[in-house]
Amino acid sequence: MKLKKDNTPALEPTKSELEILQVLWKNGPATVRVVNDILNEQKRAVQYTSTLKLMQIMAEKKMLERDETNMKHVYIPVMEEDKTKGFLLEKFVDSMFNGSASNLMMQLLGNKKTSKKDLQEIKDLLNKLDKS
Amino acid sequence: MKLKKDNTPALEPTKSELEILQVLWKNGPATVRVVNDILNEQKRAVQYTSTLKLMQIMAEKKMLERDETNMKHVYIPVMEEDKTKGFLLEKFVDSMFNGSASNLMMQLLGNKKTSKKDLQEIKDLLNKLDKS
DNA sequence: CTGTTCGTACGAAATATTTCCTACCTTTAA
DNA sequence: TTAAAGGTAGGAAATATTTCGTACGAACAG
Repeated sequence: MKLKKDNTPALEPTKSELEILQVLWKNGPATVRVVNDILNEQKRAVQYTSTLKLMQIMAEKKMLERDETNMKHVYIPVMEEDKTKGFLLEKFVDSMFNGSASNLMMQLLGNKKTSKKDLQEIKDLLNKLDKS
Repeated sequence: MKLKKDNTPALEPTKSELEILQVLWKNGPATVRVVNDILNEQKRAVQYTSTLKLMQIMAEKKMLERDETNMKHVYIPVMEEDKTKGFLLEKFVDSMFNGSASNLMMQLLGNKKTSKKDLQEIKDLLNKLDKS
């Protein structure tokens, strides 16, 4: 991914970059060591230097900010969770469901993995939206 | 992407492969020429042989089936639209929204691009589901 | 026939992404 | 004070994906 001309962070993380962002969004700013440990626990085997390299690249791209005060650099997510997820969701809906959220919903409804609890929560959300 | 040992089609199309699948799902079996023309109209500039190559690869991977009866080969999608979209949606929800459809919905609700019409359609869908 | 158009096959290059080796520095425990 | 553990930097290799040039055969118009 090329660097952008302006100073805004790129908004299209790759798969691996997204994994790292998720860790940082969930746990807050962290060192490479912490992120790498979590990835290995929760995702897949990966060498420390691989994670390091990726996070360095992400810092170059302005996806992450780096605090070099201490030897153990601390990486901070620059891309906002909501904004990024919203953007990626929009892209996903556009490419997969012709831009229609209700088409996506129909797919969810036909998906056994979507639990009744999920559906109830969704109804509640929509009702709440009505009242406000 | 490696070939799978069994005879089932791979279920994880790349970005470009997905574009081609979308065209075939929408328009039905088609020649490379037709697919390429549609891509160029609706998506982006791409050479004929690029599309050809990709569709050949997809046929190798069993994502597409090829009718070679005529010189102009006709490609037929093997991967089913609903199944594939459902699978990709599930993966997306897992990686982005912790597997929770209602989390995804909340993101949609906060997204200005999701129109009121969409939301109304979603409510209608859910109501219909209740009654049945 | 003959050239032009349109088709497939296939290799290779270009690009994007991911992974890890090696070098070298700092900290820490003995 | 020294060895081991744990950091960062950077280059290079490995993989995955995408793109296209070239070769060559079939169809078709003239």
